[in-house]
Amino acid sequence: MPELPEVETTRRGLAPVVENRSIQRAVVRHRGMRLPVPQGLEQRLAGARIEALTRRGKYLLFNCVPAQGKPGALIVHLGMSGRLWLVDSATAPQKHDHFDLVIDSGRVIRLRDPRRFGLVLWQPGDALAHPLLAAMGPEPLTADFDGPMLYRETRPRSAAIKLVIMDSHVVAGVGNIYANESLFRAGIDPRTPARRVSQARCARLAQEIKTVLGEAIDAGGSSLRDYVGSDGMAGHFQNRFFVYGRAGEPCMRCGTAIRELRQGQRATCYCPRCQNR
DNA sequence: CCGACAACCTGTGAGC
DNA sequence: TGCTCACAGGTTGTCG
Repeated sequence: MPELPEVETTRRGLAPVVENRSIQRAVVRHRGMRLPVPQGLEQRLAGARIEALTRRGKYLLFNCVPAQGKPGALIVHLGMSGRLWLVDSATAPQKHDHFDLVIDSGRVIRLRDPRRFGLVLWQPGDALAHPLLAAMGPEPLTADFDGPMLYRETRPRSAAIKLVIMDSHVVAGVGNIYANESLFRAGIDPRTPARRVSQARCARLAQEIKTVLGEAIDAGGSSLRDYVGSDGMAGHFQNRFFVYGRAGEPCMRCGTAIRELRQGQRATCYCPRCQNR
């Protein structure tokens, strides 16, 4: 469900609720996430103060100072089906509600993740030192990701450009929806070998990735199936997709039928007329 | 290094 | 209604 804009929307919704507050207790109901939720996490978090809620790619980082022990970060990833939202302390947990953070204000941050592809981890010290985060490429919305950087990264790569921009080692947080949408906006065929995308088109693509992610964040993310923000409100960027989920429908720019194919076991949607190699 | 594929797990919708 | 199958926002790991 969540790509970078949905994770950022969640972060913005939760930050004012958790920053500079303490965790009263943490509740783990199911440790079987993509990786096991660490034993002892509840004890570590009880009484910890949350200094900041930040994001790296699609990872949410609760930077904590525990009551005892050294500072560290609670790392949460929402996987495919996770969502993190605020509930009232009286709200009974449901089937797939695997984790709660009870804040001293009495508010509860609840993780629901039916598929359990998500993660709940603890990293001592700087969260960015965690192996899953350390090897990540730049944030797409900051200045260290730009056309020249993308051009450099794509030179040695023969893989399709769509697979390359979805590779978190190249740039963090570009998932299937926004990869499709940014390639449409940039007018690039998703199958183009990365090394054959020109300097000018790399610049355009980097810009379109920033633009589409920014617009999606401003729209509160995309609500597919049951995604809602931390406040329970649905995002509405899904109404502004040009190609994702529109196979067979007319291109909004030229009217040609949008096509769908598979790349890396993921659906790729594109306009055969507006997007070229 | 690359691509193809499987794996993790559950829910949903389409087709029969 | 109910069964089976394909597929879904992500990521890692293996194999040839």
